[in-house]
Amino acid sequence: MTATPIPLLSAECCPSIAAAPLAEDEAEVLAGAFAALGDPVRLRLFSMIASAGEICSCDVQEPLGKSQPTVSHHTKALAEAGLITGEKRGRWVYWSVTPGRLELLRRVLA
Amino acid sequence: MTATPIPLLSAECCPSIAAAPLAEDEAEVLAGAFAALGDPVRLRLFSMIASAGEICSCDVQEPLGKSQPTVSHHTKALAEAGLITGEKRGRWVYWSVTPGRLELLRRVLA
DNA sequence: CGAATGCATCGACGCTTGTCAATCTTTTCA
DNA sequence: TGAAAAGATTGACAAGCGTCGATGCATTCG
Repeated sequence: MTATPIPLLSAECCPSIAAAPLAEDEAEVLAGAFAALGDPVRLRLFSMIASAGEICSCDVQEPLGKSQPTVSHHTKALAEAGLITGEKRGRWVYWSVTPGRLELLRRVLA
Repeated sequence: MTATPIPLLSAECCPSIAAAPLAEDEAEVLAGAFAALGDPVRLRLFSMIASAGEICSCDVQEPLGKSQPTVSHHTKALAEAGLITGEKRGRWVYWSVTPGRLELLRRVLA
């Protein structure tokens, strides 16, 4: 859980980067998403979540080699960028990729 | 011109993020590319270059609303991330998207 | 209830980054 | 040759970010 989703990134948002120059507000939101992927640790974390489909925070800490607060910090950053969604089940939090987000970013880069 | 291309980002590099957890060195390179797109001004600049096909530094400064050194700083960052390529013709530098880079990033996000 | 556990938050630290004014370099052209 | 112009580089500054130890807050289970 944790982390309030900021961004709009709605379905009709943001056509391809190459179609026309991005507007300032679109660029703000999209840059937030790319910035979230712009840290190596966070990108690996995101990749672990994406490839696992769903994964517990407790299972990423050791392969990432980072402290628990650091992992929590990064999951929060990814969630606030709208890239992942957390669900608390009992004592654990399970993370998964927010549906549609990857597709949106791919479309923007088309 | 200016700016030494750092990254490998070769054609065979980096399968989809969702296929398997990224290796540390792959994550390092890819995060560099995403980080380059992680600033609003730089993302707009990149969008202007991509949608124009080719554009002169002198033509982006005014719509970006940034100083000349700042624009130079950002073009350098994009170039070092391997996203754009500069060619000096006479007194001007013309920027274009490095062929294959967008496709590679899209593939990684698949 | 009370101990244990998973995660979030806080505070602090050093490093990186975005920005600009000033200056330097290179190229053009009168 | 000398002035003008485009762009790179330098130096400086504030703001942001990644990281961790310490602590707080829930939830589970004996």
